Amino acid sequence: MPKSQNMPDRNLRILFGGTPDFAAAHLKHLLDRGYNVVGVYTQPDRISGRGRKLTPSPVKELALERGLPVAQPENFQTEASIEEFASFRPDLFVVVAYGIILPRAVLDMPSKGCINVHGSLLPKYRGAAPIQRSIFFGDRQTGVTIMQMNEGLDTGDIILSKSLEILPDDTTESLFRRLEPVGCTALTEAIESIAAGTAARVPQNESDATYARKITKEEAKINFREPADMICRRVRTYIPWPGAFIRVGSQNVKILKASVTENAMGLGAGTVISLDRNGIAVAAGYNAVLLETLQFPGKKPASAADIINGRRELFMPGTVFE
RNA sequence: CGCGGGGUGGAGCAGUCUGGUAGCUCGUCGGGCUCAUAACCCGAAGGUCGGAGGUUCAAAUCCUCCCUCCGCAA
Repeated sequence: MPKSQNMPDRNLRILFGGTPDFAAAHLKHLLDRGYNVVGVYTQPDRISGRGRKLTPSPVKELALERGLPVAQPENFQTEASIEEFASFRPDLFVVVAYGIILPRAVLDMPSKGCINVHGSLLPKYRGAAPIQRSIFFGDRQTGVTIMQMNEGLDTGDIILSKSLEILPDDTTESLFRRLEPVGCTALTEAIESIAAGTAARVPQNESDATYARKITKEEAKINFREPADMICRRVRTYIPWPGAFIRVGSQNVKILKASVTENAMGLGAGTVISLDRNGIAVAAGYNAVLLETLQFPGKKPASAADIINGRRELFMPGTVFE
């Protein structure tokens, strides 16, 4: 452990900006390490969840727990929001999945600038869903990049990056979890190098840049004409949201776990080949998909064995899903 | 007041509308068959039907309230 990890620069006035759990993990890491976080930015409370209650972001909850001042402007277009930002007298703005565009007035204000924790090895997967897309495209490696923010979309100079192997069973959910500690470590390392004035600044190679389109609900519906491995990657991509699903009767049934099996028996895409405790084998465009864990609306996730016991008739061999 | 589904022996479901002996597929236990088995045959145990009231001769089933799990939508 380098000495810098144990001796954070407490003089640096850090502002933190972030919204979801992934961001909260980074804030917690900074606080636990004793960094001087002088304020927290997060998106305004949103109506969400069952019952449509106004819900604070995970970052806000943590900030309040730790007694930190919280600011939740809708954006930074107004004079007042810029003044408020200035009032924190930040030396460094650390941004992790904040979800709000920062104008030049904000980018230029902290003496050490604004840095961002991004869930990919930039310049690959700039944009909204880098972690999801790394699974979607079947990558075997991903990582976290700390960059100096500029006005572009994830186009800033790279301070450092750390890579991580993607496991065959990784889902968006599990990869987020495993990427958190990587991001946290990278973040504190970057902050130390910035404080010491030794931070690298490597421009991104534009020709290697790709964009990670955000996930939509529409793409989560399984199309069995796709190759089985693509379908399985989709299943892992859409966990926990929005959940890959198939149409069974009039219901949308989520697929939580699926694997590729080689023999499609020459059956048309979407046709149930067999049904046993291991899973429901369905022919795909190439190979077949073994559906192992499914979830009916209003119900808890169920294994293929459970399906056989209670809803076998819905998945009898020969049944065809659209 | 966003919409909606569910809580029935260890598991997944049916039964609730049209009150009246709690069923199905598994699992478990015992026995049998077999070289053997996640296969098959025979038998057994195991449920005050989420909780509290109410209606009724009688409530899993009808009414009221509560607890709890989940899907949609955001």
